[in-house]
Amino acid sequence: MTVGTLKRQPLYVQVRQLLMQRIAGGEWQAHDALPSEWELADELGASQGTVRKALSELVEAGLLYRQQGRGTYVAAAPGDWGEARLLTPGLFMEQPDELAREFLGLSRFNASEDIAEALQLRRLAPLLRIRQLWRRHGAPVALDDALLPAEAFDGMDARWLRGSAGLYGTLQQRFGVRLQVVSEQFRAEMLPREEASLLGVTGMVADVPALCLLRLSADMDGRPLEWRQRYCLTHQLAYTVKHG
Amino acid sequence: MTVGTLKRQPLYVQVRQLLMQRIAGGEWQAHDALPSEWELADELGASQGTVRKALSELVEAGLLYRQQGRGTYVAAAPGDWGEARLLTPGLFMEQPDELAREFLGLSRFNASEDIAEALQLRRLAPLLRIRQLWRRHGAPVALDDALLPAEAFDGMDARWLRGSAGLYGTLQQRFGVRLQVVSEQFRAEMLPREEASLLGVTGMVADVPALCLLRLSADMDGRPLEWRQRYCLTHQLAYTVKHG
DNA sequence: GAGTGGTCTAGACCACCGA
DNA sequence: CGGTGGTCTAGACCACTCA
Repeated sequence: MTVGTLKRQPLYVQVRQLLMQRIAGGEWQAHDALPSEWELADELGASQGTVRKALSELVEAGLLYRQQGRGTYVAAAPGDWGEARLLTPGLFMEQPDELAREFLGLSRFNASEDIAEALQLRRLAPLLRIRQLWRRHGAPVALDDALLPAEAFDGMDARWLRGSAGLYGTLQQRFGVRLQVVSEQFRAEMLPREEASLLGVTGMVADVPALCLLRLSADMDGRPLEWRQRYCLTHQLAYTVKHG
Repeated sequence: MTVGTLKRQPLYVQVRQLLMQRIAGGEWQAHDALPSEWELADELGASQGTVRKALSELVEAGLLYRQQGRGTYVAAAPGDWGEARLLTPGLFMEQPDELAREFLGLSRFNASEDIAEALQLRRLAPLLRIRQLWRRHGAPVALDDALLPAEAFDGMDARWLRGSAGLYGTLQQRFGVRLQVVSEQFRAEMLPREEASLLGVTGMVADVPALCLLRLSADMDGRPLEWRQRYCLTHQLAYTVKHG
């Protein structure tokens, strides 16, 4: 009841929102333990069951994880590659390889009509473009462009992105923003020339098809903040997304 | 407590399993109302909260849906196309078109090594192959092959598949089987010749890239029963999957 | 108004963890 | 052993739907 009653939201929703804010705000570091369900219940004036319901939803959303008998912990921000995996086509149980990230550059852009609409910006709004290359066993396999509204991330520094935190880590540490995937699209396309050269596909090789991924992500209040575009070479590889 | 105590599973899991079986067994038709939470609680010797938790998980899995103030209903089997959608690349909010299904044929096959492993069958185990074509505004956009273990679906009749129920409807009505996606892979490939001709891509056109989807589905006990392979023409189109 | 799902509580017991 | 998450109950009240 001490939780601010903005609308007439159920109590567990208010608790969930409050905890989301406190997590995004950096009150706890990754892998820090939250107070126990009973402590939170006391503190927030709710019952343990209600707190539990809120926590469960945050666990499901990937912000927290639980260990029976130990406690509830803050999950690390997802890596820049995301929940996806690259593996051998047809093998579903295979343990996937880790991918190496290479930061290529930070530049400025103006939003095309599509992107402006998806990010709820005006036409030609300024964007930051963060370009990254992914390697598997040293060979380039994917090229990523993340497009972010420049105004929301004023002061973004390329040096942060070069570091080990990556883009998502930087957004969380420097801007207190944690993104969640809203929608994702897949498409097969011939690899465009610019992307081909960045991926090291030379003109000698015949044109290659690429898996083209578009992803829209939003912060925890639902404001769309990232348009991610990925060209992925799936020669002898397949792209998997987590399933419920 | 009247629920059969096979293992030492939590009560809500037992309730969930029991209800899953009764739904798959056809005790209720699609859009039939289940007994109320209180009636189920009485009948099964559990509390309303426990029944509610079981029902919630089945709602999340898409087997049931709820309407506040009315009741809990059995959801229709998913269409053969699945939860995916085809829409214009970059437009995330677009209302997708319905696709028309065309049954192409039922044939017999022997499992390749990959497929045998994924479906937990011996090598060269007999399979049924159900081939379907999908059209959008009359134009072919995707070709589906569903591969099922022949032994599990003995007596499958092509006439059932030609009907409006489709494959998933037939599996549910005739075999009491309801499938759930286990894992999904995406890949970009040049369209192979056979698939190209079925999709009406003539030799005059240069080679086209195709989005290639592999999907493994299992029944509600987790036994893998379907290997689905889909070639999808994504010229001016993009493939979307539901997001939590 | 009766019946339904949706929320919330207080209290209980269990299984698991670590000191 | 005490503290944690995980389950379960009984009872309460609310919001919604439909007759």
